Amino acid sequence: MQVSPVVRTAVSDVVFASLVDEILSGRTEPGQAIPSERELAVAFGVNRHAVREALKRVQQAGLVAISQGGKTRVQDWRRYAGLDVLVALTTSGAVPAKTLIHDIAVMRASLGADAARWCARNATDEELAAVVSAAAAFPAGAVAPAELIAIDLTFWEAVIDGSHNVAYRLGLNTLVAGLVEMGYEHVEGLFDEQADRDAHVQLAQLIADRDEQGARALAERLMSPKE
Amino acid sequence: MQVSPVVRTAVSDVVFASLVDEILSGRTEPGQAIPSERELAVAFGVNRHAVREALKRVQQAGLVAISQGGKTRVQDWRRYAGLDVLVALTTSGAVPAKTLIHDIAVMRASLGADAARWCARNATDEELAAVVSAAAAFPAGAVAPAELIAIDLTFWEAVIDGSHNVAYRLGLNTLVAGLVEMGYEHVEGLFDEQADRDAHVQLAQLIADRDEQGARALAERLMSPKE
DNA sequence: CAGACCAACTGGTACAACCAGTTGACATGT
DNA sequence: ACATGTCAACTGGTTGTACCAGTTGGTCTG
Repeated sequence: MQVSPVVRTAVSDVVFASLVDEILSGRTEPGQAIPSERELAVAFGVNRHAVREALKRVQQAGLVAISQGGKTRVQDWRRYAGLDVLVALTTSGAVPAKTLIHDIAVMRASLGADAARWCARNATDEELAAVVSAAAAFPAGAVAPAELIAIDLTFWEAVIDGSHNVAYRLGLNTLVAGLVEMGYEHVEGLFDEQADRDAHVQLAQLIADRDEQGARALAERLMSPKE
Repeated sequence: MQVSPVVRTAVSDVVFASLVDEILSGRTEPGQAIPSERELAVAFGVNRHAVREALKRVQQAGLVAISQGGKTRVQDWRRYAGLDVLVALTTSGAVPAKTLIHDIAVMRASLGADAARWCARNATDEELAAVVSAAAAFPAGAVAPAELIAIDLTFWEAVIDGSHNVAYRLGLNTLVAGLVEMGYEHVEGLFDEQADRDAHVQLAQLIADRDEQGARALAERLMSPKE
């Protein structure tokens, strides 16, 4: 018997996803007003409180502007939305998945390379040891994609931790959360650098040797998406 | 008589800020459970729905894990929080403002330099023109800090738009929103590159000339925080 | 026709009730 | 003594209703 955990989805989450999709897909354009909470409640067939919870989160995401008494208007996500709506962009079809993956990969490369540089400068000896051992964890032969991604993530988390940069830390969290939600099937193949064990060991060594520029250069070469 | 618009703060926003602060300050540690919605409601002296709206947003920020029936537990923000909690980190005192500003500046430099490079490669002729004219808008002489920051922001938005990278676009939005919420007083002085009109004009020219590496190098030199 | 006014919206907050999972104590069986 | 089943007391999830508080646009009045 094959079983999997039941997925429980809160009503407000459904409403939230639906509203986000409505906006990012462009069906409701920036500046345009969305229906009132009461109208949305009857339209979705849920209580107004659920709609409110969802709307508050949409507002937090920077997709709408809510004003008491006035109408709730859609904002231009290109100007106001934060990095955390990256994921929703794919499912809504506003940006092609391939484009989005490429863009994320580019950003990851930029951050990762710079993080490697700062790691070489700032990391403590313990953190350097963690980077080296994380690099050693890369498999010599073939291995399941999901596992490889996990190993790769561990390595880069060690690098980011060593860089002592909070912004990089949080930025990586957002990107990772995005990729996870998109599913591995989109990610596979694009980061084929992951298979290169020797390069990672070499990179870890450069970092451990405090070679800032060398580490940065190799990291960039390693992470940049192939054309 | 000196008057200013009355600031109306929603109850749920206050609760939200309070909860975020409680967590980021470390007063409630990761893994620890927070009081139930009903308890929080009486503690804050507000309705339970307000607490729910706030909690949902805290969850969206990745700071807590909510489970029906079970308790709501605090998560380690270093591992799960997204880039959008950057701001809250200062006010909570979890990370010194100076450190945070430096980290943000480093990330901005990394993204900005790479965006300049991609802008030189991908931008259309119209977008290149926008970059050039935005650079020309830099003042020759002294000007109010707030205005200078606005001009600087316009310039970098033009560059980011030209890079055709959605992730960079959204990342910039998050960083800008963070800096705005922190207030200009923290930002002034750190980005003294802003005053350098000639460098910006030169950078715009490099981008317009499609000089990817040159644009990147200059942008990095321009944006990197001084030690 | 300008300005005061009012009714009909909008979102914001509250109280009360119930449904639906989780947990742990307790009784029961072996 | 220990594994098991049961149940009460939590937890969050959802709903309904009512009212407060701003905004808006029409209408009535001077």
